[in-house]
Amino acid sequence: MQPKSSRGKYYILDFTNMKSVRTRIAPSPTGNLHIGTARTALFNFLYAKKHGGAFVLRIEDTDRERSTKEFEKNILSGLEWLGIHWDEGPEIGSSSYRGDYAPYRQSERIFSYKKYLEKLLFEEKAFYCFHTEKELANEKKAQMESKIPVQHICTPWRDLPKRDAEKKCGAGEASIIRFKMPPTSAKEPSNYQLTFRDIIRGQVHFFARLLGDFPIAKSSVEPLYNFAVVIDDYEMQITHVIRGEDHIPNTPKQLLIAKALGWTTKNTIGDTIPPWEYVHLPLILGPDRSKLSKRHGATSVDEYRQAGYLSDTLFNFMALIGWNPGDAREKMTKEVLIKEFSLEKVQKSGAIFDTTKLDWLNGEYIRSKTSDELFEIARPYFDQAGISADAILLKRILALEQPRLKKLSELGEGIGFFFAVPEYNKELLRWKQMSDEDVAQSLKKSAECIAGMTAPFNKEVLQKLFFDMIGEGDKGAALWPLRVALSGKKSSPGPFELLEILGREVSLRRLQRALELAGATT
RNA sequence: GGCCCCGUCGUCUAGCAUGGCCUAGGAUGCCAGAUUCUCAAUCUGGAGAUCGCGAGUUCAAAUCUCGCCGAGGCCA
Repeated sequence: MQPKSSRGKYYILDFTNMKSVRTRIAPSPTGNLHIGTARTALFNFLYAKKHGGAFVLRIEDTDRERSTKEFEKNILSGLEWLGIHWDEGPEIGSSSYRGDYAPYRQSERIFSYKKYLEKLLFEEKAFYCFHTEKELANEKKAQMESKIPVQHICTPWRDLPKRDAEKKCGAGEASIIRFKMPPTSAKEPSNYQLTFRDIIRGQVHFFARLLGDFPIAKSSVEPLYNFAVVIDDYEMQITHVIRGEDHIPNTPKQLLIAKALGWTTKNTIGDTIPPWEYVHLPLILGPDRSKLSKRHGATSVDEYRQAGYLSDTLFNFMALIGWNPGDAREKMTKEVLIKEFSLEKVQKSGAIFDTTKLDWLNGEYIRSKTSDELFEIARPYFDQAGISADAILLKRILALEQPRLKKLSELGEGIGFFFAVPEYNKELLRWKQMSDEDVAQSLKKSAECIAGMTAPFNKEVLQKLFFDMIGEGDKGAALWPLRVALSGKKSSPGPFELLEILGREVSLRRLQRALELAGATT
């Protein structure tokens, strides 16, 4: 059960006794749905679904300085779009909830935190600290300079009688509430280690002493993160705390709080066991291997959505960051992902969010859609590009563009020439070493050929007729100028496909224009 | 500064608990060829990792042990 090296995975997980799973995710109200948050949500979701458990969504909005309503809506609709559905949590855009442990917004659970805060205060496991920020900063500075651990042992306030502390509070003195590091004893000497088990990393040890008297609330109605989550996890009957690796250092604090509230048990080797399992996921990194953040570019699900990535793509791709099914499969449906997901196979090291591979996967998903499905998804991008036309026509064009499409946002650029006469340079019409005269001849011949064609204007028929008339010879010399005349682009679908869609009249007009361009002397 | 975590192709990774099947496999990206012009798609091939470094154990180490280094995270 213990890791022996940094690389090997040595855990044999036993979930046979697990009846129900309740995982949770607590998105901070920082605006958009960050890729990292979404990935954490996804892993929680996959794990819960795999084991028939509930996925709980909790909103951390105790910081009331920010306007959280709009932010919350963004985050929730982002998750919804990805297909990560929560069994319990807030309803989008409303004040109601689904689930038995409501409310799921921390701002509405203050009464609960207050209750436990007062309990800890009463039992003298927590206390009011009256140090000023300046005093604290000075202490830290001194500690760093003398190279000793940065920690705050809060003398004299940790031993101030509760009544006196309350008096000071009543007098308006600024204070925060701190957790009182348990006194050392023979049983638990000052260097005792706090050990917790992480499903991905095995046992992780911390020296409890180094934590000092850490803060848990700004006041009895303003709990801090480390305190609030413990209360929520307990009250919401959470069984699996699955979160990012950046929370590892928070874990011993939370363990201590849970222990102080009497929620932990001891296992056979004396470890303190909370009523839930810990799982710390590897971080998603930017190209420079630091935690993915704004300076790396697009970091929110919304930005990827707007760029024309499909929700299937993102769902699949995020699942593959730090996890794989153990075989060569990469493109997997949500159902397969749920079926195959396992925490044992989750990676320990962080992974760079590689958009090149994302592009490839998105192309895969785009190609796997039927033309109707793709059309529905692509609709907003037609609008965005200012293209409006008959649905049947749009569908045909989309089908032509489908194999070369990586992101839907590129759609307009790729198909604009179908709707507007393309602008291009004379040189583009030239195939290899053709002279101006050759180009003109080629175009003339194509034009004659097309002019002589009658319905049906169908690409197979067109192709056959065309080659019959052109005969053998350099196909490029015939096809390249024709295709450029029609599309005005270096790369595009084939000329016969274009002819079929553009139709006889439009095609001839474009050919005529190309001819004029080729004949021009500049 | 302290603590914690991590380290296999550029990138995502397989292999590591049970050392030999690994002259390290796959995918992506890149390069080349095939495919009725181009691009894409598709198919075929290629380059790309002395498994962070160093020592040790062993007949044998990516895999076990020790040391070092590097990078990241958290604490304000």
